[in-house]
Amino acid sequence: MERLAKYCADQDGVPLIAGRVLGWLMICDPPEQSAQQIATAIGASRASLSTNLRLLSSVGFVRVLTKPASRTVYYRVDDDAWEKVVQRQIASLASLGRILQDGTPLAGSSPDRGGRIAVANDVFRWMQQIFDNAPPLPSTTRAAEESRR
Amino acid sequence: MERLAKYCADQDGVPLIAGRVLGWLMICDPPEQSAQQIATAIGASRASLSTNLRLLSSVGFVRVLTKPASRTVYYRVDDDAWEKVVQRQIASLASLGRILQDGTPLAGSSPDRGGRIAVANDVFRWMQQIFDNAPPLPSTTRAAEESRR
DNA sequence: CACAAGGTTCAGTCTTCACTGAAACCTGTC
DNA sequence: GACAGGTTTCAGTGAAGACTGAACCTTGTG
Repeated sequence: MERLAKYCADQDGVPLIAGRVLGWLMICDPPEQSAQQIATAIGASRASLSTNLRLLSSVGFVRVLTKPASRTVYYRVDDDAWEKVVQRQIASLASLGRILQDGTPLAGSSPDRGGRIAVANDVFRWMQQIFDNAPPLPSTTRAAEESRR
Repeated sequence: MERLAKYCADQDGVPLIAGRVLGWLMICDPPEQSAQQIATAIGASRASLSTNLRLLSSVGFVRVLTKPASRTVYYRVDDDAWEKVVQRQIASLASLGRILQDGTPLAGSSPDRGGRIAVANDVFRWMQQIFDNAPPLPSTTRAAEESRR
């Protein structure tokens, strides 16, 4: 499992160890762990853990929990972490689409030159449309159920 | 424009110059260019061009055209290049979802431990569903129109 | 106050990789 | 067969960045 999360880590731009941390935090018991515990669990230095945990929490994939009357800080995967991953990947694609769109004038409108960009713009419009018509995200649904109780 | 495509290049894992090549090939006139032309256009060494063009064509973003009675090789962006970009990004997300799914048993089924993964699986099911219900890709539509003529 | 547990910062090592110039490799042309 | 245009391969350089051990800061506890 950790090895698989690591695979996805170097497929993305995430540092190797951050991937392992995520992998471990997904299956560990209890769900919240101290930096120390994580360090020994995945066999990395505390220094690296410090860096990677800050990274992960700054991008909102893990949440920081402090228990009262204890100087230990606990970490836990955010429930919406993977949803964020998906959302950001999509957002990144959308911004790529916007870049292409902004560049459209550079090619002019003659069919030979503008054709390439026109096709590209079609693709991103297609994508945009899909998500506009998409059902609500699981997290939204979950929140709604939560409040209905 | 080239600068923007470059931004998206280092956002992804693509070498800087490959991004510039794509940017240039999107707006150049004529649409097909020799390695030489591209090299001077974006100011990179021919060696680098050779490497990056091979990379780009191996992943199917540019197509190689050889004109008869000439040893020059011409390159052109594939019409479906950006569609491939989108598709692969999605595919990558889907494979991430599969990894998470495969790891589900590792957390067991107690609500405290399995809950995290269950939520994650929901997200990827949601994504899967969106694309199952999606309209056909622009390229498919385009091909259909082509053949209808 | 001394101590120790938890965490962070710093300097250094090591790996990876994009890029380049120069040499080598075709392949048509004279 | 020599030659020249076009491209590829190769060794080398430089930069980016992940990871670590060691020193340092902080904060409850005896």
